[in-house]
Amino acid sequence: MSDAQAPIKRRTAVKEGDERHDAIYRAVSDAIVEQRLKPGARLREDALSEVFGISRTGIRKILQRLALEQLVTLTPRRGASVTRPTADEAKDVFDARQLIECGLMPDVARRMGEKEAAELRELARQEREALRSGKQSVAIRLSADFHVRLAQLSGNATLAEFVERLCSRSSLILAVYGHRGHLGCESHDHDDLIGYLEAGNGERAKAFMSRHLKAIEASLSIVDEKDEAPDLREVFGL
Amino acid sequence: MSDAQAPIKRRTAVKEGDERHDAIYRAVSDAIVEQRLKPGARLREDALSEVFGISRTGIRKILQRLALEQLVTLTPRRGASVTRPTADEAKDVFDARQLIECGLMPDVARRMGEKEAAELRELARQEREALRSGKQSVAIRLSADFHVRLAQLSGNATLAEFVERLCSRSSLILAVYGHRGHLGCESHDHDDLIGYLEAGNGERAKAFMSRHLKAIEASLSIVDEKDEAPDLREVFGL
DNA sequence: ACTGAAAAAATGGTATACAAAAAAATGGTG
DNA sequence: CACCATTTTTTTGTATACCATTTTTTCAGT
Repeated sequence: MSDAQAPIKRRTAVKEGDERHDAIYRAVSDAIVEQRLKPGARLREDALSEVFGISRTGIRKILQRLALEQLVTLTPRRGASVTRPTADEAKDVFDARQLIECGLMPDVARRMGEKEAAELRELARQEREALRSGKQSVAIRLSADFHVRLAQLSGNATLAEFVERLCSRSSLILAVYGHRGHLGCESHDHDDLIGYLEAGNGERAKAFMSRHLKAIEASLSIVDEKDEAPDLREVFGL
Repeated sequence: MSDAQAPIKRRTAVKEGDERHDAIYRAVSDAIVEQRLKPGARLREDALSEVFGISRTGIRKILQRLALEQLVTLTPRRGASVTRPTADEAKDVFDARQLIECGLMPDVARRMGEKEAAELRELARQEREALRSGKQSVAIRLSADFHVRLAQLSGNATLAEFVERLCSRSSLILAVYGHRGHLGCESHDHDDLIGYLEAGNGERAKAFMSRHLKAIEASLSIVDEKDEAPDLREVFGL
């Protein structure tokens, strides 16, 4: 056993570097989820590597990961850009959320304790607070966080990860198809939901979540807006 | 729905310009799913780069991707190895399959036509054939293919992708916890399922799929076998 | 035979080079 | 002035090399 002495204050330590990448990944991911990087925005490798002070190789790795999560789209020889979900994808994502998140509610209700409920209430409170003080970006992320945390409470890490991905993509969908000023989730919906879960009423929570998600989806104006190549002839009625 | 049409195999968010890398990715992925690379097997970068004739950079990219799909595990400073699923993960995966695959059956039944049924029957036939001629590896993959194709027929590409990941991981789970000679799926189960779907009986198909998955899970002997660091004190009752 | 030090190999990250492709700039022409 | 073709510049995608750190293996010494 080799003696690992504490005072390792290496500047470019390995562990630090590893976490650095993760931090950058999170920074980009958050920026996308919070819609500070809007769908369609190009993400050039050089620019990112300069901004974050890591090599292009590292940036590339991060972009790969984001692409796998479908937050960015990699077009061969054209690089990365923030994904602009299609109407079909939006439908798929919300259908998937219906199936998974609703299906998880009974499990969540079963495992919901005081501590968990308190944590969720805190998240809901922060979300309301952010919304009230005009920090829409933060509110969007907190709303996603709420749904993800809920899924995690089901105890199924795999499904929770799926929900995480679906929520991230939902942010993109809201950015493209949502109305300005109308954030996906109604502010007190989440609190109501916690109530049902705390009461152990899984079926009730399930039904509520279903309506909740339907409401979000209904608030979108999903109209396959401008394709890459709009038919000008048609546009101008010629 | 988005794109769940004929082109069976993989659909990645990443449209990889270079087909070579994608082919290698598939080669490794298939080898893992077919259990030619067994859980725990180490995947050294140099070895892979030599075998496939591409640079270590490319190999790393592929390993990254496989790691995100949880087919390989990247341990810091120790490199990549084929993932050995834990008992908990196995449970999560099968619970997730219950929720998603069963939930998809009504949609699949609704969209099932003659062509689709014929294609599924062909897959089921190939699977039986492979099993009969002792090609267990091929049968395993074909079985996974069947479930994935089924999910794709639901029309929800997002959920189909989830199912794809779950099926790949299921192969690993079978490799670790399955009994030799007993492949996950009963050979005529799949044919029965097609029958229900073709008859448009979504609920029946759903129930059948549920039993089908339960049967697979039940055939496993999930016993948290020897961890890396067994507690010797406990082992010897001290 | 076992422990511990030295050597070798492997990983994780970066930088650099370069071909190929795309985007931008340029310039000629009607 | 607008439009098209060509050239220049960027940018991507991959390979190669380098280095620090860590793991693994080898090898010695008691």
